[in-house]
Amino acid sequence: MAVTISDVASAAGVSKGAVSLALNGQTGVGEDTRQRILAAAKALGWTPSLRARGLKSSKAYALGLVIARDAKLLGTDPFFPAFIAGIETTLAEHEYTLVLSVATARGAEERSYRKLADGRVDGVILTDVRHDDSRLALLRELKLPAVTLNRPDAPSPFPAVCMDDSDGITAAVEHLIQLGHTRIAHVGGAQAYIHGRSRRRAWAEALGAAGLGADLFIEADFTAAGGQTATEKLLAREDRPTAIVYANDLMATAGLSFAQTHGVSVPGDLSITGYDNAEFARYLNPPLTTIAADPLQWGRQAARVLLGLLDGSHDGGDLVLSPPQLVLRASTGPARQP
Amino acid sequence: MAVTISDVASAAGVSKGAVSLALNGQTGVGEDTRQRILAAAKALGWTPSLRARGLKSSKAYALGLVIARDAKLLGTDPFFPAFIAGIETTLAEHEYTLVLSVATARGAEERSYRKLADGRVDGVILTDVRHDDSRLALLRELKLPAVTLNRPDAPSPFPAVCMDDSDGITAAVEHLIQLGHTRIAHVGGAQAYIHGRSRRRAWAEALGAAGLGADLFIEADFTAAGGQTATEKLLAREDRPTAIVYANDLMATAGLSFAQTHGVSVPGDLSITGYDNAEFARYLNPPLTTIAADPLQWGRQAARVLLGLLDGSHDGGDLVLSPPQLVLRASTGPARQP
DNA sequence: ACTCCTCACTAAACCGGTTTAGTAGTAAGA
DNA sequence: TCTTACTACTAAACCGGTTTAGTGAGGAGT
Repeated sequence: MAVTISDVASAAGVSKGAVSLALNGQTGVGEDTRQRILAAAKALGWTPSLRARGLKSSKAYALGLVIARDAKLLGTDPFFPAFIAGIETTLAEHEYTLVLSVATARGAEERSYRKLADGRVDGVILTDVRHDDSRLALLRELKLPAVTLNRPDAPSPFPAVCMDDSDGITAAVEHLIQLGHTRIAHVGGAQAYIHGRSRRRAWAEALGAAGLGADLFIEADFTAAGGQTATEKLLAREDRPTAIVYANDLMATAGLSFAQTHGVSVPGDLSITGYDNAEFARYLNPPLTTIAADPLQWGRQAARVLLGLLDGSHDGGDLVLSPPQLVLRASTGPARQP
Repeated sequence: MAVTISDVASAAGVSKGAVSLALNGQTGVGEDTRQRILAAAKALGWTPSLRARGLKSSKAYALGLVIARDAKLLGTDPFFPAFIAGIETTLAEHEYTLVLSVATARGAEERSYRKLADGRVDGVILTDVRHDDSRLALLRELKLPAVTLNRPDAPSPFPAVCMDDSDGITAAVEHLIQLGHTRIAHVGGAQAYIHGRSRRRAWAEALGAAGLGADLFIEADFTAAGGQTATEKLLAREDRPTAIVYANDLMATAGLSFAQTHGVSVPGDLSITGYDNAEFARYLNPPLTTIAADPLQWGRQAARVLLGLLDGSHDGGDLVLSPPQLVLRASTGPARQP
């Protein structure tokens, strides 16, 4: 980046201002001069410095994403890579880039947002929204525009991009009820997350609607180990469930493995559903019935709304995307008659 | 970011320069004045704009990572999330951030690098290095400093951070030979990647060292579907292998699933090994013997070397990390005697 | 009493763009 | 012919920091 606008200006025999006008397609330079300037710029291999431009326009031309997850858990979740790829499909059409921050410790999360707020990004996308999420106040303090994934349970000044998880869970539970199951458990994710809560609520409500009780619940943490432990506890009960709805595919996989290695046949003795439709889920034995969200689309739209918010073209309202769909595979089957 | 250094300066009754000196711990301001300035800054909630600082210092305070993968493949690979988390552990100790770009189309990749080169990042980390990688020339043109993951097979001016994959594959093949296998196949990843090649070479050489031929090779593409197809072809052969070394866990999972659903018992009739040690691999039935790299460490060290390169403290030499280890599980067993 | 230093601080240049105000030249209109 | 309007361009301010050169005061040395 040694070549600057001044070099181009003197090469073309004009002022810096003229070069700027020519480059940005503004009126104020004659057509022949414009061509001369552009030729000089190309000859010198000049591209305007985003830093300088950003200083003047007070923009960073970047969006931020802070992922607060344990490093170990991160690699297991098919959500983020696809979500990020979705963000990129939008950013590729704009002169924006994505600044990614992974915060493993809790204190690191706030530090990450503060780091981004010193002018590195123009706005952030809030994922993994938590119950009473402290980041809402933090972002207000930092004056950082944002969009949230789904609407927080506390008042939020930010537009939300919503993909309701409850529909999918409801469909899974109804599917199991239809197969004759009455003892349907739920191994949930951390209830600190609003998506952990909404999945549990959907499960409980679907059971309630069928006149069934929602007592077979265990809170796990989205990890395979957690899913395994929860499954062990459930299967040790007197009133052992005949079906388990897991809050993600990884816990379901661990549950499946535990059941099979302990003589519980799937789906003969136990039906199992996951969530996420991870690539490996259809290659399990039996293939996993699961719920397929569209994280790519979610990322794409989240970035879109945030960019719209930044340039004033978005009205601030929520955007509701089509909900995840139940994918039927062989891990669910009829309840064994007693 | 409405509050600037000038606001702080007038609030403290000093000049802009004094504020800058005070903030950065330079000599040239008295201790009492320094305290007054810092107090004023805190009262106003001022943090210096990275944009302005970057303009003066010609630095972006960011590293870049371009991931060129199909969006679908991305979510399946446990490597990148952990690798990125590793990068972050280093960046958290510095005032640098990570700019991430996902390029799904091939043309998009070059565009991504060009986008980063206009002053958004100070250097990039090159992953998924390809045979005769065209990005080396591109980076030279863009004058972007870089580190590569493993040493490219063409001359490269950049330091490489190396984690040799061949040791793990060699160990896997030797393990299988020890179990009495003689027909050991390899389902490789795309040979356009140097890690696809080196894994194949290690497999072939380990076989050669034992006096066995390396003819049972199929090139797949790291996807589950590819792994399944390759497995189908291998199992259809007259001289069907008794063991398959896969280039990643996902292909191994698909192969396992295919074998089992076609009456081939694992490890009774067929032993299987993966690569990556994905979280779900130990929850398969049987649990997958695989090769565990340490992507977190790799990311951490890659960022370290790149930062060192940027501030001149790195000498430009390669850094060699400890190689991935074979993780023995139940998907490998003794070859069935004919 | 004079020079010479050092210290604490200010003014101004600077990074590389964008943008505004201003100027010269030309053409149209009265 | 003189004003008016418009075009094409330049000079300079500006964004928000850092950094250099310069200034005035106070103390030490001779």
